[in-house]
Amino acid sequence: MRNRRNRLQLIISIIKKNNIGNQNDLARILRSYGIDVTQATLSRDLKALKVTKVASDKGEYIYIIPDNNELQDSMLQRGMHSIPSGQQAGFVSINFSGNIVVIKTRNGYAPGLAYDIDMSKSPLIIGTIAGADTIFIVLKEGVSRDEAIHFFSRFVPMD
Amino acid sequence: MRNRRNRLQLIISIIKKNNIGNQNDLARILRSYGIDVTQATLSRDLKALKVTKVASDKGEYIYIIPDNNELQDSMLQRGMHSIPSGQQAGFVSINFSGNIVVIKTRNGYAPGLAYDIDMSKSPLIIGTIAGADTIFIVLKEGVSRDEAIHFFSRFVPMD
DNA sequence: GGAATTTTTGCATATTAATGCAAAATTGTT
DNA sequence: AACAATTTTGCATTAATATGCAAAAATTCC
Repeated sequence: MRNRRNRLQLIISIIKKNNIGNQNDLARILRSYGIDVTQATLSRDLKALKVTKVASDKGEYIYIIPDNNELQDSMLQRGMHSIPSGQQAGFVSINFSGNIVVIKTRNGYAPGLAYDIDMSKSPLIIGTIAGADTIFIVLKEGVSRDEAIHFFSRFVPMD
Repeated sequence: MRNRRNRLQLIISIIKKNNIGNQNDLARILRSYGIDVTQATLSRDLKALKVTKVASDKGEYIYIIPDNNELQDSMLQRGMHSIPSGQQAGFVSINFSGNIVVIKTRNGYAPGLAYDIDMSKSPLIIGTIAGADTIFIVLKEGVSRDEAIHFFSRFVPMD
């Protein structure tokens, strides 16, 4: 049969256009195109096309043609790198982990220091949050450890 | 049960590591972790996680967590890319860095928005913390940028 | 063309997945 | 803590999907 290839083609376009949720519905639509096959064949077709059924946000199932790449972003987890404290007001320590900087201060000092860091409007930083004695700073992706160290040396002792 | 979210996480990691092909096998593996649920529950879990079964190159079926580009495409076809207007109040910006999301708001709005995000109880999120104008959200390991973007589009404009 | 070989299909059925419903567990409220 | 409201789950069953096998088509080879 020369039909199989055409049918597979048609199935793809039907699945992309309509919201098909099961193989019987698909068979029905194919029939309206003059193609008459059983559910068993469609099961094989969908397997060949790697079509899968997935839940939509509406709570119903629809067929999609998934990407063939298995995505796995692995988290970069660098070890902590501690730096001895100096005599900056309230400063206790600064540590890096991945793209996060954690600054510890004596109690009550964190908000003030965080404010200063915020006000620098550094493009290296996408956000800071301060508790009473801890500041979390999220660095922009791609910022190197050295860049960060250089920047933070404006605020705290970094040797 | 507080177990559900843990189970969902475990399911994700099991599916990514092993080649699971049906819900009974999954149940069996979960049982080896001390988690005992029925196939019915797993069907619901997989629906919630948008896990789908797809033919591998070996000719067998395995579960995967599909690429969200495809999902978004099919969502867009269904015309569901609207953002509830009430949930944009005070929003300023959203940025990603590694597994951290930083949302900036106008002063005072962060706690409310963070609360809404918390209440969504997304399995993608490990935790959130809010200051006055900034929210930090830590994503679960393995959550792709696309997945995250899709999720946060429920809360803030992402275009 | 015709026999041999490979591919595709339907049938019947086994396997797998989804769901209505009531009960149990959890969460929210006061 | 007690009650109400919501969520989660299992059971039982239905719905949907996959597949062994034999037959029908298509393809290849002489």
